[in-house]
Amino acid sequence: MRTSTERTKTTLTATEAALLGLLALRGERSGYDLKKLVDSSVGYFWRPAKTQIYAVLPRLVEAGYATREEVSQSDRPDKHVYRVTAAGRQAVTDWLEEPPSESGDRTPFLLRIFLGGLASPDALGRHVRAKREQAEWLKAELEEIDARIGDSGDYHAALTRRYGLAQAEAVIEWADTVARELDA
Amino acid sequence: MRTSTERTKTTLTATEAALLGLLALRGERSGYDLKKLVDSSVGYFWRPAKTQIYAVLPRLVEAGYATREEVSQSDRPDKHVYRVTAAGRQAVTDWLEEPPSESGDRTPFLLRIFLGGLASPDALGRHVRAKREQAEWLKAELEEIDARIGDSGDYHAALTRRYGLAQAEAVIEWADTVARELDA
DNA sequence: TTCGCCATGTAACTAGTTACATGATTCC
DNA sequence: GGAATCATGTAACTAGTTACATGGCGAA
Repeated sequence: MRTSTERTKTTLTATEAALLGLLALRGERSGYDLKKLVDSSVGYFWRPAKTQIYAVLPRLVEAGYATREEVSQSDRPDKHVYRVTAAGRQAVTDWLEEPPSESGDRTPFLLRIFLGGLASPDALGRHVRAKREQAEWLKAELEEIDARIGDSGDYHAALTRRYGLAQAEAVIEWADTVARELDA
Repeated sequence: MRTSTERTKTTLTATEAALLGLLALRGERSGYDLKKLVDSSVGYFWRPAKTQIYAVLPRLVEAGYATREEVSQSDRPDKHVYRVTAAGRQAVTDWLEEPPSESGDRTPFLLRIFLGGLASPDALGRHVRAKREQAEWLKAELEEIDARIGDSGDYHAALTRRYGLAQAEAVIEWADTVARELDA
């Protein structure tokens, strides 16, 4: 599906899977709507640029994984509404069966900690505090969402929030003990 | 430093910073040695392909951040030994002052959890178990390293291990409760 | 004799990014 | 009057990836 002539059905990219998956779960959407939907759902762990979304959608149509409908509007710009096809659903399901591509998480933050000895003494502390604040912010946000939607929301989405929460709490604890050490 | 004609000293990439940082911390190395050093140190959170290392090193020399010496060997292939320069050290230090580029961690694993409702019932369980095992493996490895080198090693390296450990433990706990829920 | 280590790279590709462009409508 | 929202894209670039190529040495 890389090009129109290619035959071998390679695997979806994560971005393709995300968009098809959202179309499957939440119904038809325009590129613009998908961007907003991504930002408020999978955006916490997968946030493609909007240009990437607009680039991917026509590829999905070409591959037969989605359909595109032109919708004329009088008060707003016209738009393209996408819908997932049966083949598209199958493609997501196949993608979901695959083990995630390990690809050791790239974390420039940890690189800065590792090389901390080469930096000014307080740079390290600043990074640790910033990370702590960011984790605290994420934790608050996730808890707020959980409180707001209770048990009514999607179970799998809730699982990812709990994952994020656990990670955030681990970061906060780590940052606290490190900060204490640095002060001594 | 992107091209030889460019003047504006842009910031290092994370890979450039990693290599310069390792040269600064651990002394001269060949590309081949750097690859091994990367794998056993920053490789847990930043692991460039070896071709990327070989691509980056000449750029660092061109930018004046490192020097390159040809070393002839009789029993083995000749090699290029790189050393960081004063300008290179400064470049790393500058890089370390910058806040890490947020860039919400891309986690295809969580994408698969989020879309879990579209997969076969046991695919979700498989992913959760695999993640748990991987975290358990990482935890064991990090603890083994800590036990082996005790307090003798680099403090900043130890900080990154503790970070990894905290994350791994959070993952294990999360996976356990999720697994219990899925069984019910 | 075969396998792994040493050692460096080229070529082709990929999955993204940022900056720029356009333009009507609605809300403050 | 100005900003945000709606809506879609192009162009140029970037920071990587995998597959391929080469070849001698030492150990089992």
